[in-house]
Parts: sequence; C-alpha cells; structure tokens
Amino acid sequence: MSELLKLENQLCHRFYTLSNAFTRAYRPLLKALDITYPQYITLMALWEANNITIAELLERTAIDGGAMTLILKKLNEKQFLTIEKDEHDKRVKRVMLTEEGKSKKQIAQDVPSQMLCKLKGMSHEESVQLRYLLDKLGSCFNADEQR
Amino acid sequence: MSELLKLENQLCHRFYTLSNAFTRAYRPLLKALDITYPQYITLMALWEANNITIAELLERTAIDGGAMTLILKKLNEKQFLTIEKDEHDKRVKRVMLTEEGKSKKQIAQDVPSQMLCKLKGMSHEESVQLRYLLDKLGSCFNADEQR
DNA sequence: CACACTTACTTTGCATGCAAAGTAAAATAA
DNA sequence: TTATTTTACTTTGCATGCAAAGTAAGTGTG
Repeated sequence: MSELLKLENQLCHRFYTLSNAFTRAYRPLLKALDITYPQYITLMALWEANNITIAELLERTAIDGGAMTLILKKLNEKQFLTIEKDEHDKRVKRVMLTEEGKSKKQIAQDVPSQMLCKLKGMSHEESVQLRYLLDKLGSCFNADEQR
Repeated sequence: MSELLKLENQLCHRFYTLSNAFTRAYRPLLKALDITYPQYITLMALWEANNITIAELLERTAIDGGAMTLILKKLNEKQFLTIEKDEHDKRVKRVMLTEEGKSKKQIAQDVPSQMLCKLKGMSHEESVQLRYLLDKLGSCFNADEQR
C-alpha cells in the first residue's frame, strides 16, 4: 500500500499548505500597506537594517534573486525605497528606505499581533516548540546546501 | 525596537523559507519522473484515490483551482491521466490515471525515502512532534476559514 | 415553465519562485 | 597589463498561487 506515498504522511505537503495559508492570511492585513507578502518580508528586513546591499537583502529574506529585482522595482515605484549604486564597487547596489518607507513601519506594527490572533489555538509553549523544530529542520536543508 | 516586526521572530517566514526549500529539494528527485512538485502532489492524491472529481482533487491537494486546470492539462499531455465528463452531471469532470500514470508510482516509491535522507538531523520523536504541531497550526487556519 | 441561484470548472491579470543565461565590473592569475 | 574567473545583479522562460470574472450546467422557486 506504500504508506510512504500517502499525501497525509508528507511533511512537505503540510509546509506547502501552511505556507500558502499564511500568505493568504496576510493578504488582507497587508492591504492597508498596499504590499504583497514578499514585499512585506523585504520591508521587514529593511526596517531592521536599512541601507544594505541587495545581496544582504537576499540573505536575510531568502527571496529569489530574480524575484527581488521586481519586488524592489515595485517598492521603489511606491516610493518606499531608493536604490543606489555603491561608490566603491559599482556592481553592488544599496537599498535605502525613504521617509515614507520608514513611516510605514508604524502601520505595520499591528500586523504581527493581528496574525497572532488568528492562531489562538496554539499555546505559547507549543509555538516555542514549533519554532525550535522548524529551525532544526531548516538547518538540515542548510547543511545540505553546503556540500 | 518592536521585536514583533523582526524577521527572526516571524513564524510565517520560517514556513515561507522551508516550503520553498522543500520544493527545491524535491526538484532533482522528481526529475526522473519529469514532473514538478505540485504535479507530484496531484499524482500522489490520484495514486491514493483514482477516478475522483477535480473538486475532490482540490480538496485533497489544497492546490489552487486555476493552477489545477493547468497541472491536469500538463499531466494529460504527458499521458499520465485522462479527464472525462461525468455522465450524470456534466459540470463535473473525473480524473483517471492511465496505465502509464499508475506505473509511475513504482518509480516514485523511492522519492519519500530519499527526501528523508536529507533530513537526518531530526529524530523520529521530533518529526512526530513537528507533525502534531503543524496539524494543530493548520486547524487554526481551517477554523478561521469556516467563518 | 421562466428566472434566480448555486456549482464545478476555466480563464485572466498580476506577482512571485526557480533554474539558467546574460551583463557589467572587480579580483586574480599569468 | 591582458586574459580568466568570480561577483553582484538582471533577464528570460516556465510553472504555479491568488483573487476575481466568466461559463456551462444543475437546482430551487414561484
């Protein structure tokens, strides 16, 4: 019967489903900011560390490089940030939040708590445990990429 | 400093990252079958329950309806399955594996175990615990959608 | 029976994710 | 210094994911 091939037994399918569920759940919350979920991740990275290179942004967000080019283009059009070439190394581009981009952080403050409200079914201990296991799983993939 | 907005603290970002990591990790494993990850999920659903409606397939796989139309078209072109209208209700379409589609299950047997090899960092207990927590988290979203 | 409503899918427009190819510039080697 | 290689990004082609609109075919109502 090959239990191994049952959809119910696939860890990957749970991640697939949950990741999509998160993206859908964030959409209405991000509507006020007029941004998509990957754009939100990008902004979070910048609110934490402004004026970083695109390479650093890719590192922090784990977003695809090709996609990032478009995301930054969108966020630039929306006046959230500017992009400038590094003076010393013209291959490098630096991303900087505009005042407007910085100010959006205030509005975004409510987003995480609103999301947490949707997840009331989980206790604090459980979410801590989940986070631990997710990071452990993540390290498996990272270790794999090292080779 | 708003700890809440730090990328490091976002559960959603872990899911985003891990889900993408899974998709990338599966790609080389699925190359022998010449299918993508969502196509693999679709086939797994059919190997478990053949001759089901598209609605049932959407239910089981949690794949987007619009995407499923294209996925089934691809899998049909690859001779993995056929699609026929239901005799009694012409709105409904039934998906059936071809002999070739069924036979691919044998080749796919190895995929899950190969993936498990990549995740050797986790113990059995941990993966069981992880699965429990993922399902619990999933039920939060499902409960939310009921409204 | 005619009209409104619901279903089961498909189509469309937009935004990624991914691999691979392409480009410009900096670092190295010869 | 010139050729080679490496970097940091961008571009391209293909496959979804998502919301919303569209279509065809049953259902339910009066």
